Amino acid sequence: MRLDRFDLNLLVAFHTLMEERSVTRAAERLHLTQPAMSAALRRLRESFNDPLLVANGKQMVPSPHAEELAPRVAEIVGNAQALISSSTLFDPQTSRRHFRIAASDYVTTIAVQPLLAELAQQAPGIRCSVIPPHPGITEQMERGQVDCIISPEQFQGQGHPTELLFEEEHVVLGWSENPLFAKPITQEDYDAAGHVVVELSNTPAFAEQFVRARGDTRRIEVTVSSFTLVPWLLPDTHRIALVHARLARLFIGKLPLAMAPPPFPLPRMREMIQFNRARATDRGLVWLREGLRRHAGN
Amino acid sequence: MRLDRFDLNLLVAFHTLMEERSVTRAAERLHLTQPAMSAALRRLRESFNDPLLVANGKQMVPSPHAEELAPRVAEIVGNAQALISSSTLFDPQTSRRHFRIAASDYVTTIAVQPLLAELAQQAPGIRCSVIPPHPGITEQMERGQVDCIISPEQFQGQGHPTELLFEEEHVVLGWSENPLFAKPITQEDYDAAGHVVVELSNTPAFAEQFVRARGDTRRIEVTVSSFTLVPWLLPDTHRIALVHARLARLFIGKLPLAMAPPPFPLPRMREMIQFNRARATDRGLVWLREGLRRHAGN
DNA sequence: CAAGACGCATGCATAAACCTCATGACTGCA
DNA sequence: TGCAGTCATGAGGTTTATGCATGCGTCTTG
Repeated sequence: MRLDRFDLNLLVAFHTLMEERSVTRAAERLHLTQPAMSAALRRLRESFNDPLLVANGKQMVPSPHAEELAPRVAEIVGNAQALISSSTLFDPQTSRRHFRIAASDYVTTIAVQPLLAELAQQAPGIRCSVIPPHPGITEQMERGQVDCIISPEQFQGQGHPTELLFEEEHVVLGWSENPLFAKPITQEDYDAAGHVVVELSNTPAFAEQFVRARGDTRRIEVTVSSFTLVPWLLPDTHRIALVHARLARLFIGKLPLAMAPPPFPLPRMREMIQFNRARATDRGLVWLREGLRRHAGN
Repeated sequence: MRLDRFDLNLLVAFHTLMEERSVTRAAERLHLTQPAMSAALRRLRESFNDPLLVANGKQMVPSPHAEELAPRVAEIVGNAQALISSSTLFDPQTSRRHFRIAASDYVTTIAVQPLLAELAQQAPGIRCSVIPPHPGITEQMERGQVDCIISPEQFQGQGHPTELLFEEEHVVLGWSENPLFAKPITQEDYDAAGHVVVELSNTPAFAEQFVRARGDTRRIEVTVSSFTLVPWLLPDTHRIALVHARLARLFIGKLPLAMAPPPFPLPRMREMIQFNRARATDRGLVWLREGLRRHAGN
């Protein structure tokens, strides 16, 4: 069942070794022991009749032949990965898959965290990394380094399928003792108050972009690059912030906070999940999307 | 070292099963026993959670899911095959490879047969099939069903690398008692004689095409579709034939035959070997080409 | 219709390949 | 110099191959 006595599984080992440039780390990624990966490298060296990776001090350096092979192997392994993950059953109970999700800390709190809590029992072997979205994240997804990107509709790249995860409204959040919240907040109240706003990698957040488009006379007193940090900055001050309704509801009761409708209309934010078109039928990703949608439902 | 616990070698089994549609034949092609292939099919069925191939009377019929998978698997296996065969050593002594060569019976006699004789000792595990060239053979090569095509330069398709194997001259061959061979053959002698000619799948052979282009007044008494048959048709008759010099030399001494230069100039025939461009560096094919060239040298 | 041929699936004993665990050898760094 | 980190190597257990036997279904044939 071999192609010219060559074990195709060795291609997976080679691919991982070339990415990690370390026997130990490659072994970890494939859930193997280090000696097993070392033996795999030995078999690869015999098969290809080339050292492939040579120890140079603390680093493993690819040989020229390995460099030539790498992209071709990457293609084969990528195709096989796509084929297998879209055609074989995905069993959360036994899967040891590692998901990589690009999402803001807000989405992580609202959608990813509850899923992870559920996973602890239902899918004990699954690992999950969350990385912040940034310009160039789409390319990273295309290279297969990220499984999906969760962001508001406006921030999504083109060329890959995208699904609605949930819709979100915004509210004004502030200290519960702030007299502003005694009666409905007016535009004048809003403009006169000190504000906490969020910018992620120099890009104003969804709500921020709309407020600024209206013409901005607010005093921005604090700028942070985290949504979940905002509620902590409001108690004992007269500052207010325009935050996601789900986030506000989560923190009210835990911190001395009050919320109110904003004095101006704001479009509903549509939080989307985008994934590589080549992975549209990946059973694991289908399961992940389903789980995220379920937890973000409310 | 597995991709999501999936044994990539099973893809080779699947690919072969889909091509052969028979557990027994697929097992033979992969040098496996029938029970081993049956077990592989069982593992494939478990992995893909689909029957894949179901026995319908005497035939194995692919399921819809198998039909979807087939082309993707074929691509992966093809890429892997190309990668491996171009990067791993080819050892004739231990290889169990099966070469498929498209060549006329003339080329088989001159170049393939001596190589096969050598192979009996040097490469006991190698198998070799020779099939006749025919229209559409290039497509067969592109699908990977044929390793190389040996034919005169004029008959070679486009788009794939082609190398000179050897050059060949033509001579007039006839019965050794035929008075024609007592002195140089003239054009009149030639035109007046009865002829044996070769046509392969309704295409006149190389020499035949040139003779006909000159304007043809010969009496064609016998047409056959085999070059090596021609010498057997000449003794005890006054028929003559325009045959490859190597073939003439091979038969003279074994049969009562005589040869003479043709009474008109004939271009040298350039016998070429063509192979799929994707396999240009296939170490096995490189070895095969080298061997053929060595034996056809004279 | 009965008998035989053929092909897929399965069981069992044995051998090979591969994995884990434990350990050794080497490099770089404090 | 000693320690941490990394790769390689040797002793035992699981998967998967082989060879052989066999059951079961279907198609063919006398």
